[in-house]
Amino acid sequence: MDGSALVDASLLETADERTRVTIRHVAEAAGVSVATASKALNERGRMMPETRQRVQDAARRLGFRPNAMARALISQRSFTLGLLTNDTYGRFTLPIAAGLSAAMADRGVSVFLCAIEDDPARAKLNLEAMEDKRVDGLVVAGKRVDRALPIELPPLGMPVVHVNAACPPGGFGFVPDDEGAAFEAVTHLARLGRRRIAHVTGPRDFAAVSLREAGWRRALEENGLAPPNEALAGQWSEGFGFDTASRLFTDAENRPDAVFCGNDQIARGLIDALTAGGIRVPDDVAVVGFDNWEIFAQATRPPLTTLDMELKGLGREAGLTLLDLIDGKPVAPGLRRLPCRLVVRRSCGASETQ
Amino acid sequence: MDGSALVDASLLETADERTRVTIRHVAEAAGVSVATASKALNERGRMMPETRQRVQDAARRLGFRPNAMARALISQRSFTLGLLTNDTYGRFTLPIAAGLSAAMADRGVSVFLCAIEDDPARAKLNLEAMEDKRVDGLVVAGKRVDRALPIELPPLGMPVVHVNAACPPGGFGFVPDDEGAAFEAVTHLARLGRRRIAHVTGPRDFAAVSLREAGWRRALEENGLAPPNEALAGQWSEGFGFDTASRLFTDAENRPDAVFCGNDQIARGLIDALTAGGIRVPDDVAVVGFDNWEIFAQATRPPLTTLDMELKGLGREAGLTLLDLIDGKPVAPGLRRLPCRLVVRRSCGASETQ
DNA sequence: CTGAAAGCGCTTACAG
DNA sequence: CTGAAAGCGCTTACAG
Repeated sequence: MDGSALVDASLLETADERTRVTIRHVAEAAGVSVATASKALNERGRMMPETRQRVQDAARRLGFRPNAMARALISQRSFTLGLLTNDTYGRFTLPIAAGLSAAMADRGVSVFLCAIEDDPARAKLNLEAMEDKRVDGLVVAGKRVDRALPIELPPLGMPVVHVNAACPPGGFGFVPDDEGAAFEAVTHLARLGRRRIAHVTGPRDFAAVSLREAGWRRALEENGLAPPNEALAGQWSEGFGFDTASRLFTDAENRPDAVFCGNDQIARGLIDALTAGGIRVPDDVAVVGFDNWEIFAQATRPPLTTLDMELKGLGREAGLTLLDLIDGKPVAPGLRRLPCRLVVRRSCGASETQ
Repeated sequence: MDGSALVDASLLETADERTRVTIRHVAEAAGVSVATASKALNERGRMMPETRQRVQDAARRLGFRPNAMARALISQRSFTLGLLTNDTYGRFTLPIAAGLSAAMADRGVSVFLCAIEDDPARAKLNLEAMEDKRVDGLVVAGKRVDRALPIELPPLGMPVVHVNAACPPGGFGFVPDDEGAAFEAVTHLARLGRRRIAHVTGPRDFAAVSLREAGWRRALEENGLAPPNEALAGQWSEGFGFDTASRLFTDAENRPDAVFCGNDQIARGLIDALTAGGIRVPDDVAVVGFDNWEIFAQATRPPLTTLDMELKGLGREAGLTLLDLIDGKPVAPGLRRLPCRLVVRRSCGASETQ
């Protein structure tokens, strides 16, 4: 088949070719009524086994696939979901979306992607499209746990879950357990014998910053350690990590022997600066990051021990809960903090497990 | 409203509350028939202006939104698309998806996200879901231009476009213009006075590697320059860039004064190694990357001049073409190579424009 | 056991 | 100008 043939085909198949095989075709081919065909295909009611077989054979032979929209009209269930996100960059959204999409696909549910880019007009447009298409529910995914998306959720009875975003009171939220993850990381460092564990992190106004700092403090406390200094809050960037090294390591007397960083970029910048300054990682200083952004974590010299937020799992759990809500099952409202996973590489000085 | 109230609501609204307002409610409220209501709302046919107004007022008052699935059943157009992708990581897919989704949303078309992860079973599952949901067309997006996804496209008459993936003969493909982009980057370096412009890039078996190398050669030729050495092909990683620096710069006599890198990670690793070796960027060596992966390009010291593949635009154009195909408009088959954009930062030694 | 009828929510000729 | 009827593709009581 050459190109021009394809073009012609798409021009011509307006009526005839494009007409898909319907249950009526199947019924005719099997010599039964449409109602009987439906029952045969859906394994409902009692009927002669050979009739059922005849219908199913015809369906298979014709390649019949029931029209989901016709079914949706009857069942008042479209088996579709909307995923609204303002995370253009995709750092958080794509893993969440992939986890959601995979779990839903296994249950016959398809997911509409709505990229709204923090633009209220775009949000409204997409929300209306989701209403019109009669999605069964909505997943709202953001890039930080303390900010809501610029959407006014329609007052109509469509269940909504929130992932990695602020969750309104009485809503259903799914976020990584920042505090617990930080606690785990710092405990890991303490168990490895580190005693002066510093913390370098992102901007103060992020809830994730407070939570991770709290986990750091709790782990120090439970291990009988004191913070060598206040947490250093700044930016989520390599540059901040790089610049902070000098602040933290000028006083040779009071050097930390470990640094827990608020994200992988900070850890990367810090390690680069330490290396440039002749301080060895992990021998002199152990470093742990946060995010398991592989492209950073693997490329850091040495590779970075860090926390994986398990975003795929977050998307998956949010989707499954949304299905429960759609099915009318009772679900307790509130925020779920899902565990993160410590990924041990070389920067913490433990033997590598991954 | 507290949490328990919400739970109860979702349990109770099975029949009454959940029943949405239909055109019948609008018709009754306006005191006309359903047929008249439909015509009034769709601005079809002639009718008394006050009747039309009455219907439209009722619709607005009741918050009526027509059921897109009912319409789709009639019009044989669902105003939905499927986006199939195997790019879990999202490096390429998310910008493509965002560009596609935004352009489609403006035209009332919604996009199903199908993450198939190079798994044929998952691909089949999702493809069948797209068939069942009667999407009007399919966008197939990959992570490299020379590989097809593990899908057998159904033989039914649904238009398909391919983005950043191999495109079957007679198909419709959209890829970045790798050769042209490389040509632009190297010409830029030549214009800045660089004379010995080396090339360090990814694995040989990537078509993108050959194309970018071809662009490099053509630019050298057109500027009367000779390649200082063969292109160094290896990995798409920081590590490869880092290690390659020594190979390229050991011979002090024959040092390049510029390196065009196959991606930003290679450029980043190379620059790190040069810096560590006391070679200044851009003073001694100018460097240009490829991808404009901001998290790398901005964090590199100095910030990286690089090529942006304009993936959003790619997604957008692919979507618009798909709509044309769906509308039966004539579209020439074949591969479209869309231009990339040179983003000038500091690593090339030009004055910074961004 | 099987089929005719009614209906999901809408639109489109076609009568009045 | 307006409405009754038929129909998009399917399912579900309900008769036969």
